[in-house]
Amino acid sequence: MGAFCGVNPAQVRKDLAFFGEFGVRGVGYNIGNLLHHIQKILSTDKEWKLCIVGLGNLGHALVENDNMRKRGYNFAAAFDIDPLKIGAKLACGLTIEPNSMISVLVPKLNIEIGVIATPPLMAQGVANLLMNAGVRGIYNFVPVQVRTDPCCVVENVDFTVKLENLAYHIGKIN
Amino acid sequence: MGAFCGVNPAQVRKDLAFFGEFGVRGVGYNIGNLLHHIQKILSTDKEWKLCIVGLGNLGHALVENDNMRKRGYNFAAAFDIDPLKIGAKLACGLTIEPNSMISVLVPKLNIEIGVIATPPLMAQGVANLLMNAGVRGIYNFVPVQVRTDPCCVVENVDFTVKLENLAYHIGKIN
DNA sequence: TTGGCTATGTGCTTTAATTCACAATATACT
DNA sequence: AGTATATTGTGAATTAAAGCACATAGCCAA
Repeated sequence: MGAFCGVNPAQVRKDLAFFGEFGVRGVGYNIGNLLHHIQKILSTDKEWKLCIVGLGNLGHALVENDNMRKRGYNFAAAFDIDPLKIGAKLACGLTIEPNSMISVLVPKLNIEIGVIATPPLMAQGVANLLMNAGVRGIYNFVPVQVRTDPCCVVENVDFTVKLENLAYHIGKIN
Repeated sequence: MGAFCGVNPAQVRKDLAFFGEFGVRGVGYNIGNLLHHIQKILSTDKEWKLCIVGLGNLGHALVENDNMRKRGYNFAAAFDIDPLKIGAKLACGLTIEPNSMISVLVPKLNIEIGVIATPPLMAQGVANLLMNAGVRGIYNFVPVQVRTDPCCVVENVDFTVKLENLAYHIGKIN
């Protein structure tokens, strides 16, 4: 595993040992077992329910991204404020609901994570709606810093930061 | 700066000092100057030319993302293989070109970074095309590991990894 | 000019992470 | 059975990162 990941073998052992003794000395790790333990540790052993707010191109891309679904992240609702979009049926089967329905559908469907893909000015308002509706985490694709209570974890995605990484590496070579 | 970023002030000074003496003792840092230096270090002091390959929802979202443009990352070309899409004009003014044009347009327009947003099976082929056309970096949104020469830097984006982060934090609280 | 104030740069200390080295332990082979 | 081999877990050593504390140096006011 160390060789495969390009890290020191001792590192792998120490890190795993931190959570428990998963292997057996002289033999090795039982792959299936280890995988299961890791999934448990990372909370990736369950299916998660998400909702998307804002169905522009990005929103659509996310809802229809089957890589997410494959890994257990399922969209259970889709919200927008555009009257032209509300009521439209998505390829994944969901119907676009108005933002006003967030407070009722999130609790009803037990949605745990809200994904924000709205215009920047709406992001904070939407975050508040999601938070008050009981969402436990927010996945924010909008380049604004949304404020939340500490009970609600936020992950921000800004496409430019990895580009800056690229830029840095390319610039370094030149 | 330390307070603002939530880190130790000494850390900030050390990190900056690593690249040179940008401040003046007893006075402070000249903001404009410092910013310029940092931009130089990070190679964010120039405009970058990108191209997008694959104009599904995600591709569209990226091309029209004006946060990228604002930060100096400009799309100069757009490619797809779908005959129905080729020739279509995008909101940003670009016309969708066939993938076969990658090898001519990338050098011609001095495109430095290629963005891949195709179906998974096409990603490696597109990466090869981009690399052979002279791209210096690849920004890969497809959940496959693309192989490149060491001269071409790759940044992968997988939406699920930050979701796993969220899942972990949420799961930890419960 | 002088003393007080403020802010950077850096040697030294402290803390944390990584790696080494080996004991513990199971399997395979003679 | 006994020995060689392989693989994990972990205390100790090493290395790297972070933080402290102070020398250095400019500004300002009296």
